[in-house]
Amino acid sequence: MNLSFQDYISIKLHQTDLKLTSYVKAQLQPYNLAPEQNLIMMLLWEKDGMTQNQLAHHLKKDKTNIARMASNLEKKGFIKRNFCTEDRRSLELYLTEEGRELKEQVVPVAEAFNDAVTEGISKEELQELDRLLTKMQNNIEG
Amino acid sequence: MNLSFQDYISIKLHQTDLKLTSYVKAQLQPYNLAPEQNLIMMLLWEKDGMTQNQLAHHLKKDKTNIARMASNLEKKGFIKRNFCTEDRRSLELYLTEEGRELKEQVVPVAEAFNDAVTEGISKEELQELDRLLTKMQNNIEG
DNA sequence: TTCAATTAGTTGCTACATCTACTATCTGAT
DNA sequence: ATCAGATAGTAGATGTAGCAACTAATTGAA
Repeated sequence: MNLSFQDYISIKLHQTDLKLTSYVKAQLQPYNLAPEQNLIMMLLWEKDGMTQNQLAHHLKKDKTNIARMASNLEKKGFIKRNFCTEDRRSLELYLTEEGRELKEQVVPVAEAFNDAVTEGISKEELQELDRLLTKMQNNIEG
Repeated sequence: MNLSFQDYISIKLHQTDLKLTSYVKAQLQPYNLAPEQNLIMMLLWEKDGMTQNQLAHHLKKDKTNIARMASNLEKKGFIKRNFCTEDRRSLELYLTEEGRELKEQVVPVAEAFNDAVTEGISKEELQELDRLLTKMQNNIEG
């Protein structure tokens, strides 16, 4: 059948993801937050004191990634990392005052981003999109 | 409204993209091709002798990226880079014999990947998915 | 209780992705 | 003909993404 380049849905998906990521990156730049760093912050704003391991599970990411992003967030002064007393291998992440204050600024940006992306797309269409993405993920499991 | 984490369609999109990319990466590993390197090869299999600049346009990627990936492909022996005679700034990419032979092996892998991803998804659903992705991209233009 | 297996985190490696700044070349207006 | 501005490519920097190999701490079974 000889598919041409544009026919691969995964390529379209990838390009869309890159475009959205680069857009949100620009939106977050003024707050000195990178997109994935922001995801960690969003989880911490909901629940302080999670360990890196827990974050890795929530975000479905490699622990290596989380470690480096957490380290960067600490350097930026948004979080502190303390060794857990019950399990001295684990690092718990706590918001600093600066990190806590960031929430008021960044959450509206995230919601505005979501509104912009989904503009003119109905709830049903979003559900259908979610369903198809889930299906594609399941298709390549195992 | 306070969206929770899973409600952002862009996060789902990102996670799906990562999953697909890591899957295709594993599929291509035996051929010593990374996913994005493979995209360059696919274009060259269609049309030999494109410049890095043309590839960047086709793939909608930064020229820096293309330069580095092309350099890697050259190191692997799949392509040769020759300065264009009409415009000595431009580098034209040509397949080596090894790169040309790779096509027979890799194209079936790419099509099998696409088949796996889209299994159980109808043509209409794929069109709808494509339409929604396009809409999301357009939503954040300008 | 003690030692092997497991677990949390880090370091090093490869591969994107994109920005800025740079070199070399080309083009066009004067 | 010449020089300013545009263009193709490279180098360096930052931020993902995930694998392999490592350390340190914990756990569980003999």
